[in-house]
Order: sequence, then C-alpha cells, then structure tokens
Amino acid sequence: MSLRFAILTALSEKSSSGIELARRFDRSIGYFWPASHQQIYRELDTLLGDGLIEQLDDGTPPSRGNPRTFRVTADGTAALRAWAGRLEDRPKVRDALMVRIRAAAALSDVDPRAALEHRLATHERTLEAYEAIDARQFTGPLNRAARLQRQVLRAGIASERMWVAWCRDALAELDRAES
Amino acid sequence: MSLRFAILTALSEKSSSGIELARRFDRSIGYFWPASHQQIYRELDTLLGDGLIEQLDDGTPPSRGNPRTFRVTADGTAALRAWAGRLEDRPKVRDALMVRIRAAAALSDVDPRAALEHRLATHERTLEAYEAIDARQFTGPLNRAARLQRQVLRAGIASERMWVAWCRDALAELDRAES
DNA sequence: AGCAGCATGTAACTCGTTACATGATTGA
DNA sequence: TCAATCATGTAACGAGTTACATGCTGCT
Repeated sequence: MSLRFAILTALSEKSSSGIELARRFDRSIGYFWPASHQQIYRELDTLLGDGLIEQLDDGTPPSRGNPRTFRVTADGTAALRAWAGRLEDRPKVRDALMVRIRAAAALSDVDPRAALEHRLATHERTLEAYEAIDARQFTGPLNRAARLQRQVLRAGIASERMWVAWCRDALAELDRAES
Repeated sequence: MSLRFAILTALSEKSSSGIELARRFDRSIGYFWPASHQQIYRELDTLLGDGLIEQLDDGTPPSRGNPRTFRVTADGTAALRAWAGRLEDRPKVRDALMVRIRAAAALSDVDPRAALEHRLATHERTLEAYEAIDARQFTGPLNRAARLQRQVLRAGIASERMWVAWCRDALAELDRAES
C-alpha cells in the first residue's frame, strides 16, 4: 500500500519514466522502500487507472530514446498529501539473523560467528556509503526539503551505526565466553 | 522461508501445541519474527509433511484441554543446524514513515510532526518493555544459551534506543527550523 | 551483422494478512 | 444455560520475488 505513495513522492520530485523511477529507487527512496522495476511498472498502471498520475503523451509509442514519462496529477498530489499525514503502526521487524542466534542458543553446536561477521561487513559497507552521500549532498545551508531528506538519511546512518556496534559487541561477547 | 526455522527453534526449546507456539511467538521470538496463529498452523502441517517435526500422539482427537503437541525430529534438528550456519542477505528495510517524510519534503504543506511523535511514543513503550524483560530475565551468571538470547534482546534494545533518539532529533530539527 | 543493453512488460510463485468458521469447554 | 475463549483451522486476498519475454537501438 505504501509503494504507490513512494512512487507519487518520487514523481512529485521529478516526472520520470519507469526505468528512471526504478533507478532512482535504487539510489535513494529504495534505501527505505525498495522496489523492483516489475513492481514499479505494475503500480504505474494502476496509478494511471486511478487518475493519480498521467502520461506526458507525445503520441509516439515508447521506445529506446523515447520512454513514457509520468507526472503526478492534482488528484495524485491530494492523495499523497492525505496519506502523508496519516499515522501508522511501526513496520514489523523480521530478521532471520536473530532467529539464527536463538537457534544457536538452542543447539549448542551451532556457532553464529560467521553469520555475525557477514552481517557486520554489510553494515560497515552501507554505513560508509550513507556517510559519503551525507558529506556530498548535504553541505552548506539547507532549505526545508533538503533538511527533511537529510533527516531520513540520518535515520539510515544511525541504524547502520547501531548495527555495526551491536555486531561487534555480540562477537566480543562470544570471544569472551570462549576463554 | 525462515518461519519454519523460527518454529523449529521454538520447538527445540520446548515441545508445544499450536497455540502455545503462537503465544510464545507473541512474547519472545515474535519480537524479531512475528507470526500469526494461522501461519503457524499452516507451517506446522508442512513441517509434519516434511518429517521435521512429529506429533506426540495419544490417539485422542485434539480438544480444549488436550491439544496436539509437536516435537522436533532428528531430521528437524539437522535441518535447523544446517540452516542456522548459513549466511544470508540483511533483511530489507521498508519503513513508510521515511516515505512520509520524503513526501513532506516534496509537499511543503505536509507536516510530519504528528507521525514522528506517534512513532516516538511506540518506540518509548517498546524500549521500556524490553528493558523490563532484560532486568527480569537476565540477572546473575548466565550460561551460553542465556547469553545468546540476551544478545538478541540487546539488539532490540539498541534498536529502540536509536529510534527514540532519532525521533527526538528529527522533532527538534523541525522545531529549530520553524523559528 | 551482431551483440549489449534499454524500456517495457507477463506469469507464476511465496509469504503474510484479514476475515471468518467450528466444535469443545470452562466460568458466571 | 449462556457467554467467553480455547484450539484448530479455511478461504481469499495483497504484496513482493523470480524468472522469463520482447522489440528496439546504438556501438563495434
């Protein structure tokens, strides 16, 4: 249900074609709402059907250098505005690593170290990437929109930092326990 | 794919009936792998079919005071052990609040404050609950299993703390921007 | 001429959610 | 005895994933 609004948000920032959207999802919105191009095309169709977006139509069929471009309609903006103000439950956490550690607790011959190290490495990489974006995109005085976008990025950074710290802590705890 | 192993883990800790499992998921494993009773019953059937669990059968049909009880088989333990050691990708984040904030960045008349305050309140509540569990369940010297379980709980605590801090930070930033 | 990759999809599947059903049993 | 709730499900739906298909176009 949020994918449509993620797309409306992305299109509000800039009218785009399907692939452009898919690529922008990979780079920015997708950090907290990932979506494949298949999903995006499907949702674009239903958004068109609902009149929340429209096609900048030049009559010619879409092709390589001439992709379909979509723009948010007034209805679309209204729908996004209404949705953005609503309250929702927090997203549910589903983390298989925690299940694995519980499994290791139940099965004395399972060692979760490799899983932890693997996870630690991914968080370190992601943290670095986020910090690079932060340093590159948010320098100097920021307007309201940039400050809000930055706040979202800061959630990602805080989350990655916390996971890096937790993974290290858990590994240290395992080492301590062994000796 | 992880639900089956979450169930195997729970049953490894203690053989149980369907509802008992559902309740234990609500209290502990469900914090990082939630599951409804419908899901659990469905998965129990397929686990039975795969021979990874078995029914402690007393012949009588299941009823109020006499529920079906399930136990992990040797195959089930082996499957869990094999799965627990595998490496996996990190779980994908999908957080509509971040989409809402991006929407607020794109639409100048959307105020994300209420959504942030609501979210902050839920994280404060959850943090309190986790800390209470930590204080109650993990006192004194701990064996390996308890230490691992505690580490999982500490991930939850660290995560809630980080969200509480981030929500407060974001709200403060909004206040600062206004004046 | 041929291949990489652009742009757009379709189809099938998995997993989770929502809503409802049913018989048994305990407690007021 | 009547409501609550225990214990176990079924059915339909929704969202996301995986795998594959197709036509076009610029590059070599």
